Parts: sequence; C-alpha cells; structure tokens
Amino acid sequence: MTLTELRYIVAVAREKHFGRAAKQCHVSQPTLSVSVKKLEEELGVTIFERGAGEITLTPVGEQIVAQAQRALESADTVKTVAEQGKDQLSGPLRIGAIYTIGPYLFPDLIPALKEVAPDMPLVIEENYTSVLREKLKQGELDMIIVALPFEEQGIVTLPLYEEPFVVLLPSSHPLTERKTIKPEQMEKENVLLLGAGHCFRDHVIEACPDCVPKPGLESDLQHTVEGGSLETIRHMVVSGMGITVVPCTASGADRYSQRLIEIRRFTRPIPTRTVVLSWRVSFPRPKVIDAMRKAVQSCQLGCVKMLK
Amino acid sequence: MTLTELRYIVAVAREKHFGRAAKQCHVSQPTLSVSVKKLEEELGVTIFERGAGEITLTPVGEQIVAQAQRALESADTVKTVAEQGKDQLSGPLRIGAIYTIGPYLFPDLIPALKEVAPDMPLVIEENYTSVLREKLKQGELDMIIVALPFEEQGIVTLPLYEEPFVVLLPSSHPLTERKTIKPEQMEKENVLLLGAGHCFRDHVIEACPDCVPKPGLESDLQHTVEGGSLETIRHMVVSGMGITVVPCTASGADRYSQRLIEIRRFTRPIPTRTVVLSWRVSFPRPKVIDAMRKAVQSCQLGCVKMLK
DNA sequence: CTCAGTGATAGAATCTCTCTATTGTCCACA
DNA sequence: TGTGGACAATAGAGAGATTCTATCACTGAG
Repeated sequence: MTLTELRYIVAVAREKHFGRAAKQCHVSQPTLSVSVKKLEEELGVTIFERGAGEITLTPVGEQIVAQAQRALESADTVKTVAEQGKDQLSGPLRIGAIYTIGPYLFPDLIPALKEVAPDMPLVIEENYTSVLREKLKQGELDMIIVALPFEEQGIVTLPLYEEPFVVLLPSSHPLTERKTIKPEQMEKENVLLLGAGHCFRDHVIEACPDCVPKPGLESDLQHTVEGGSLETIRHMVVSGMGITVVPCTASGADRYSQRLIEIRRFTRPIPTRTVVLSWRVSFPRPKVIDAMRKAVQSCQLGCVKMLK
Repeated sequence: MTLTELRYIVAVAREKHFGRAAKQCHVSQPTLSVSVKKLEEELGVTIFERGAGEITLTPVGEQIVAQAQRALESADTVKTVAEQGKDQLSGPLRIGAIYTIGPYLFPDLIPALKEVAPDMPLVIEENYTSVLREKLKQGELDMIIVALPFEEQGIVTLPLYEEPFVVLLPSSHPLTERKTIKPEQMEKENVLLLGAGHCFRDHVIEACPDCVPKPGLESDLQHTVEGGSLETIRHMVVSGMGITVVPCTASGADRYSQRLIEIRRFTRPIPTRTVVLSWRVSFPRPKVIDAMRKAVQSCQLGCVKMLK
C-alpha cells in the first residue's frame, strides 16, 4: 500500500470516473486502473463496483476511502510540520557556558538572542568546561561558550572575543596607589583563586605564576576558595581577605561602589582569555550559529575586544 | 514522501542506530541512509543529527517523527478496515422484489437471511419489475427478485423456484364443484386482474387468454383493479365481485377460512411463473449471492417447486 | 597506530511505476 | 440490427526508483 494508491482511490471515489480521476491525479487512466486493482488485491477487498453506468463504492470501499483520506491528511501534516519547523530559529536551543562567563554574558546575550530569534526557546546551563564538553559531545547541549584552550574532535570552535583580566583590590590596599599593576607586584599578596576545574583558575596561575604557591608546597595563606564563585571571591576581597584577578566582565564595575572595591588594569602585556563558541560539526542548524554570533557581537560588554 | 520512508525514520528514531533500524525494516543499512536523506531533502529539514556517538533527533525531527507515526497508524487502519470489512456478509444489502412476490416471500426470507448473515443489514423495496430493473442497473439496489421473462444486459439472472398459479373463488361459486379448473372454464367469468405494470397481470393473460377482453374491446365487466394489490383482489373475490388467479404463495391458504374463499388448482398443464434472483454482473459480493440462494431455499413456501 | 563500529557513497541489478496502444463492453442512435 | 462513442481493462515497453553489495570516511578504543 502506498500513499499514491490511497490518493488514487480517493480521487476515483470523488469523481466516480477513472478518466477524470486520472486527469486530476495527473496520470493516465490505465495507471489508475492498475493501481486501484493492485490495492484492492493487496487489501483483499473490492473497493469499487465498476458497472455499466457510474462507478459505485462497495460498503467496505466507502469505509476504506474515508480512512484513506484520514491517512493522507496525516501524511500531509508531516509536510506541514516540516514546513513550520523549517525555520531553524524555532526549535529549542540548549546553550552551556562556564561559570566564569555565564553570569556575566547571559544577561546581555539572552535578550539579544530573543531579538534575532524570538521563537527559539533557550535552555541555559552553567558548568565546568569538562562537563560542558561531554554534554556537547553527547548532544545534551547544542552549543557551549568556554575559554581557550579548547580542542575536541568533531567540535567546531569559533573565537568570540578577547577578554582582559583585571585586579580587584580592597579600597584600602596599597596597590590601589598604582594605575596599572604588574603580575610581579602581586607576588606577596594573598591572591584568592577559584577551585580546581575552573579554567579561569588556570588562566590566573598562567598570568602570574609567582602569585600562588607551587603545587605541593605548603602555605599559611588560603588561596583557593573551593566550590566558590567569582562573586564569592569578590565579597571576600571586599572584606579584606585578599586580592584577586577576574575577567573584566566579572569586575562588577557597574555594581560596586569604589569605596568598597578598587579595580586596576594590568600593565601591558595585559593577560587575557579568548572566549569561544563551540558546537558539534554535525549540528544541523547553521542559522542558529549565525544568530548566536550576531547576538554576542551586539552585547555591550565594554571592556572586551570582539573578534572578527 | 512514501510510507516506506516514514517507516524508516520512525525506525531510526526508535533505534537511534541506522544498522539496527535497517535490520528491523528488513533492508540494508545503505538503503536506510539513502531513503532518510532523500526524505530530509524533500522536506527541506534535517531530521537526524548524525554525530560521532548516538544519533539524535533535531527539534523538527522529533515533531516529524511523531507525526509520521500518526500517519503510519492511519495507513495501518486502512488495512484493519479492509480486514474487518472483508466479510462480504457484513455490509448492508439492498434487495428489491415485485409486489406479487415481496409480501409473500420476505416474511420467510428475511429471517432466513438473518440466520446465515446476521451482520448484514437489509434494505427492502417492493416495486414494479421495470422500476426494480432500473434501480438494479443504477446500483440503487443490489439484488432483485422478479419473475421471468427478465432479460437485461449486464444483469445475471438465477432461477429460484417455479410457482404454480391457483384460482380463487368465492365459496358459493359454481366452479368450487370442480377439483381442478381448466382455463377455458373461466371464459365467462369476471376474472379480476392487477393493473398494467404488474408482470403477474401478463402471466394471467398468457395463462387464460380467453378469460379477459381483447385489448381495445369494450366490456361491461370491470376486470382490472387499477392500483390494486393481490390482497385487494382477494378481498374483492370474498365479496363476490368475481374470481381471480394468483400465484400459490399469495393464495392466503393459511390465512382465510374456507367458508369465505375457495382455492382450486389448475388442471394440468398448470400455469406457473419462474421467480428469479438478479444482480449486476459487477456485483462484487458472491458470498451474498450464495447466502441469498440458501436463504430462499430454506423458505417454507410449500406450494412452490425449488429449482436446482 | 591499528582495528572495530558506524554511517555515507558508488555502481549495478531489479523491481515498479507509468505510458501508449489496444481490446472488450455497454449503450445510444439510426 | 448494426455502428460509433464512451469507458475501463489489458498488454508491452521504457523510464525511474529502490535496493543490494562493496567500499570509503570517520571516530574511538586498546
């Protein structure tokens, strides 16, 4: 049984005439005759009574044609669904970002995305790079926003922007005297760090190798804030427990009074991280990628340098 | 788009694996790959994301597969409907009979039919041969029961039984003295006849040509009972208005007391009529024909001679 | 770095579908 | 009683689609 055959019997039932039905189906009359007969044989039922005069439907035939119409309708709906869903910007999109990007990017990014793709529901997740990497590969996430280095087979990575790091100091800290800070000047400071797993921890260690104790070495200063977030660390800076380094978007420049916390840029060369967008090579919605790029570029991140 | 393609995508969506899906569909894996791709191209959307690991459904793909399942179900229902309707003895059957048969045959025939085909609704009609003939040809009736002669192109005629004619006399009539009656003995009698159009009128005229006035000839006796039925005529016989000839099944032998009406057989050769069953050669329910024959033969018509 | 697993691709064989041409019936008209 | 027209069925050929086997390309594991 094929959809074509069903179309044929519906046409014959409507026209009660093989010739006219054939014309409507854009096929020849023999084609119709043969197809209808074939279907009748397959079903084991006579659908039409071909008499001298008009063609009539048998009692079974009537039921069959009615059901055939329903089936054709269902099949047509498949096309409709496809047509409606053709818009790649309509299905849900699952985005992930690392902890040190999400809270500072999403508030700008999500409205921007809603602008270019208003019908695309967004599912947001924040996590470690390693977790995001796996979820992306497994198809549990469609796109992730992480920081370089990030290499993965079958994953495409597109640089979005370069983000300078800044130093956060308590207002009373001696270093506030300086306009820009060199990593070496922080050597003796208690530099608060995120826990292991946060890639930004590694970035900071790379930027000021001497600010933190060497692995395995004991230290009386508690540098690492396990399970903490940049926000936690900032609060700790405010309360004088140390200084820290954060990506500029996390500086909270717009949220804190200068009386509590001071922000200082690094002396050139300024340490930065490159924020990238990644997706599976097989991800089949190129328009979504484009929309995402546009949305990121339209974000007012101020301190960052948009790429491309 | 074909039902096969829909089956394929449903299988792939279920198995999330082309190889296993191919096995389930009893085709090779390339067949599936090509078919799915073809459908995707036709619909203009990507249904599956073929990544490194498991195959996943795109948002559109999920909707499409769901709708495809519904379409397949509808198509399957066509088969179910056909299967259920295969029983030729289940659809309604429209039977016609002439006025001089219906009232005497149906009371026996209908219960007999219900016996062999309990699920076949019956639609009954009584009319003149000419009307039944047209309705049969037009497909408004499926089978008719008439008396010979009955010839028609495209119509099959099967003799059912031979029915002798009998004479009905008022109890006081001189002819009641005789055990059997010869047509010539009725020459002077007022023989009551059905109106034109009733084939039985012609049968009687053929049986006793001399009992009725020649066409065009005036007669002081009113022979023809226009618009009447055999029942009307019998009542007229009872009330002494004349005698008549009826088919034996219409003699009412079982319903009238002998004090009111007398029944006499004809002297041999007994005039008879042959009652036949007719249907269009194209009528597609042979089992119904068989059921009808069986039902007629099981009727307790007493006086008639069943054929074959 | 090789091997197993998986989906895509290529080319050939087969099957199916559709077409044109024709036949067979029925019916209307003369 | 033919005769022509309308209509569906049938026959045979050609085109197109489907499916197969064999192979390739890619990924991930040991």
